[in-house]
Amino acid sequence: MDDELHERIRAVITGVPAGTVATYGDIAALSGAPSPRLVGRVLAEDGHDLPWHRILRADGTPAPHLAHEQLERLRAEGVLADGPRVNLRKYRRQVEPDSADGPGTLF
DNA sequence: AAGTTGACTCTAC
DNA sequence: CGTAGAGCCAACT
Repeated sequence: MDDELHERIRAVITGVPAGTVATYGDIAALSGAPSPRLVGRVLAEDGHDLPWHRILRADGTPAPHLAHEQLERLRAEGVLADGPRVNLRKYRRQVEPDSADGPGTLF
C-alpha cells in the first residue's frame, strides 16, 4: 500500500536537521517516492506536523503561496535567504565541508 | 473512463 | 533571467 510510502516520506522530512533545508526531489529520492510531486502532495495533505518550512523547490525558492512564512521560519532557524531564494549550496543537506574541489564543482 | 490539478523537475530556447 | 514543453504520479471531477 502507499500508506507506507506516505509514512516514509513523512519520516524523511522529519529527519531533516534544523538549520538545513532539502528539496522535494531530495525527499523523494531518500524516501523512495516515485516522483517529487508525491512529496508535495503529502505535505499539502499531512504536513501540518512536519518541518515543512525546510522543504524547498529545486532552485531554492519555496512554493509561491507559502514563500513568505517559509522564509520567515527559515530565517528564525538561522537559514539566511538571498532574496526570495535560499543558498542551497550552503544549507542543502550540509554536504561535506571539503570535496577536494574548487567552487562550483560540488555535486 | 478521460480530463484537470498541484507545496515538482529538467531540458531547451 | 524568462518562458515553454515534456515527464511525472496520485487524487479529484
